[in-house]
Amino acid sequence: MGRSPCCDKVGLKKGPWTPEEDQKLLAYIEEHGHGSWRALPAKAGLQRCGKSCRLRWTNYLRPDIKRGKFSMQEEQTIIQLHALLGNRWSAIATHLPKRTDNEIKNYWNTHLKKRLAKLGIDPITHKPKSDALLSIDSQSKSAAKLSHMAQWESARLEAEARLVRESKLRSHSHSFQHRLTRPPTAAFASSAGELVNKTAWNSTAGWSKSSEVNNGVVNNGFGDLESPKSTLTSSENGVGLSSMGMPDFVGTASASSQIKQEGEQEWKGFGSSTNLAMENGFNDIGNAMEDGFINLLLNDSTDPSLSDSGKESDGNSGDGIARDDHYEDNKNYWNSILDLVNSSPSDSPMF
DNA sequence: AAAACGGCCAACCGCTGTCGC
DNA sequence: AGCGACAGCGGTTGGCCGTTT
Repeated sequence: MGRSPCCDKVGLKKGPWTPEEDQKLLAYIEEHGHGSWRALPAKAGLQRCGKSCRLRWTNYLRPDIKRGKFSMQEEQTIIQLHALLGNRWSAIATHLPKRTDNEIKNYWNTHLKKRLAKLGIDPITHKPKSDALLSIDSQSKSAAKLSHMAQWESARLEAEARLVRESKLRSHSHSFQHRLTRPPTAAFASSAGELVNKTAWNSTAGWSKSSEVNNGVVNNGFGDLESPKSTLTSSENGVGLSSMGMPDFVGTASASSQIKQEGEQEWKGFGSSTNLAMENGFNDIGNAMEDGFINLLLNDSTDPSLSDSGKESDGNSGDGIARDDHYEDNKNYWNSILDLVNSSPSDSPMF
């Protein structure tokens, strides 16, 4: 089932796009929509293959892309989702509206992965590399439970992804004009929104609203995710983790409880879409553990002694969490996680 | 001042899944 | 069923740019 590489044709340009090329592509898509990517370059007067045009559009030119630093909440979402989904960047991107899978992938590889590694956490398994914290049998058992939860949650997200695909299929016949009403990166949000919040992206008004938000992001340098006080009115605000049935749980670890407070504000009032899709509530303990774990990582990013460079901490300010002793928190946190798991009911549906 | 180095990211490559013929 | 076209995905790379020596 082979197919010839689309970019092997002679005369087709490769490499960085020029502003003129961008302008041509933008102008053409704005007027005609992209339709067939293969036919587009010739029609738009571009010496590029269709694939290159598509990538340029989806990763850079699309109007609903948020660029710039990742907010703390976005980082948190990426880490959480990566723990559950692995390198499934597109799936992760569906929970981060306005971010492309490519951008998330790059950010993971250049920032978050290193941060995890420096904490002694395997960026693949999201478990501590050393056995310092997981040295005894009961703790190993706990790790297995965590893994089990991750698998469970992964399966749940698989089902969400199916919803997304089905939703896309339903709208497949729609024209580009219709697509403009639904930001592509908000695929999950929009599909789930069809279940819960039919007003989310059903109209051009939705698009306009999105554009306004987007402009705001460009103007102030950060997205609406940045402030815990931001008004979250629809699933477009992403951080779909909120939709994982986030916790009433208050953990024993300080970091966990801290992020819980923040998270309650941050995520309140949206994200029930997934809960509808997945009726069974996820075990709150698992979520809370993830919360605290992530929080430690994020806190750590601001620690000059652990951070790659000072500039990496830029996007993590303003959460109001004391950071002086989060190394201790880190240790205590993992212990508390394990305590939690060990003390959780053995007949939990999760296990 | 400039060479060396490393981080970052846009873009490419190659593979897979899906659809239509 | 087989094939080709296509979109989408994840891994990789090349080059720019800032920092260090």
